[in-house]
Amino acid sequence: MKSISQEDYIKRIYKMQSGNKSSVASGSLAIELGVSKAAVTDMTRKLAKEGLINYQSYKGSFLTRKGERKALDIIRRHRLWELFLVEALNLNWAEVHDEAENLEHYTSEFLINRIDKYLNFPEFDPHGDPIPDKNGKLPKTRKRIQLSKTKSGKDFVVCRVDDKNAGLVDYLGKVGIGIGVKLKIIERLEFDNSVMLKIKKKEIVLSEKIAEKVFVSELKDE
Amino acid sequence: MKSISQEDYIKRIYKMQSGNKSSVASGSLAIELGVSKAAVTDMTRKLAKEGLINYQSYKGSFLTRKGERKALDIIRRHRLWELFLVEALNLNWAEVHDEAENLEHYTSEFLINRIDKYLNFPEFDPHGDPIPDKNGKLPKTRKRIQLSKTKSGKDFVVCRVDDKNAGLVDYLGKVGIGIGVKLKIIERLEFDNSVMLKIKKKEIVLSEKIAEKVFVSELKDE
DNA sequence: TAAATAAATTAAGTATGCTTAACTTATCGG
DNA sequence: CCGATAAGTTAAGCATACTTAATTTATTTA
Ligand SMILES: [Mn+2]
Ligand SMILES: [Mn+2]
Ligand SMILES: [Mn+2]
Ligand SMILES: [Mn+2]
Repeated sequence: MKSISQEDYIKRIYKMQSGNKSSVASGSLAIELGVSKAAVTDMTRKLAKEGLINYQSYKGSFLTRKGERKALDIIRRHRLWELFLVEALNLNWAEVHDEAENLEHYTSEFLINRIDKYLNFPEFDPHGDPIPDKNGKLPKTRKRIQLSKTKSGKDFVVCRVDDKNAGLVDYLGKVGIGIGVKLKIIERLEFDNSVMLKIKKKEIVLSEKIAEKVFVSELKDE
Repeated sequence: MKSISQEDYIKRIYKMQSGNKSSVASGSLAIELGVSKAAVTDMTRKLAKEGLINYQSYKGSFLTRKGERKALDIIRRHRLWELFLVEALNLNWAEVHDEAENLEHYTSEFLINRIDKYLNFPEFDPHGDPIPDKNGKLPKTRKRIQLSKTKSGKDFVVCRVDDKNAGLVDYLGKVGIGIGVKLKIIERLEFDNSVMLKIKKKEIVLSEKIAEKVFVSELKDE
């Protein structure tokens, strides 16, 4: 008895609570999912009854162990599909998100493990997000910061790009930014908080708006 | 506003009416889909309202042009997925049917066309069934007969195997029967209607039950 | 701290896609 | 051609997942 809606609620709660450990308010969950608050009240009660979340009236929700495991499972499917579509069918990373959003709900354990194997058990999806393994374990990630918060003069490698906006991904591709790309920060401009950086001899400037969507980790000894 | 149920009804009606041109009775549709007759009455009314089928009380249903086009579209998705899973992920043809049964409903026009292109616009799926192209056109097929109805002494090529039973597919694989395999009929045994045939020097006997699941077309000049 | 406001829940209702049971229509055998 | 039986429809009801409007609870803020 699985339900797409339930899976989407669980996944959303996972994403909203990861980082800040607090519980997720019904109102914000409603906004994120694009449904009414009444719908959220209904569904959270059901999820609580199934032991997937803890929920108390007027106090919001947070995942139980079981719920978190389930969330990781759906995220695993999503990210493996994304990478598979990029690797096997050559879709570009802006195109895969929406497809994966549907496929994630209709993929058997068997099939997703075959995809995992085909990809040689990858640790990161095309956007740089970590892929849980078949036991729900996430790979270790190095510390990541937004490009907009880096210090001048240091070297970094791009390890994640926010996947919400297809246009953004296109633009970054054009200026040479993608997962694994190395770059050096030349300076941050006080004036508009934009960032000037160098990729393979080429200097480019990114606005704060864009720079905060790109996550990098510092290259220590190189 | 698409619905999996509607798609499954349409596909089923298509399959039931192809061959015999008559209309599909609600009762048999109910049995095939595993739902009650009342459910069929409900749904056929809806489908008729949407112009996908012609339906009259107590007279059964048949697809309109529009409905047929839609059926071919779903079948296209199904068969392309099957072939893709076999080609790209090396699943065997017994394993792909159930996966495709779900994926067919959640694949965008864009994605299925990419899969089509990846496979180089194939005409037949792993079971030998024809794949409609993006305009809903089916490839030409040569005349096919059941192995159980062949004449002794003639040469044939296997062009289709009924995909309903995974065990069957396994068995056929073991004795060397698959799409495109050439064989010669040695004789049909009156006693139990079984068929003795030769594949690459090896002689095997198939029971009538199995032989009627294997479709072949005659090899004329070779 | 009490009224104002924001947040959440309850209540009532909708659409889809099913179920079983009762009833109606069609068909077939004598 | 009529009655038995088979086939199909109608009626009532259930579960899921939503909606809007009214009401309740919680949090601000004056
Ligand atoms: Mn989804
Ligand atoms: Mn991603
Ligand atoms: Mn299906
Ligand atoms: Mn097939």
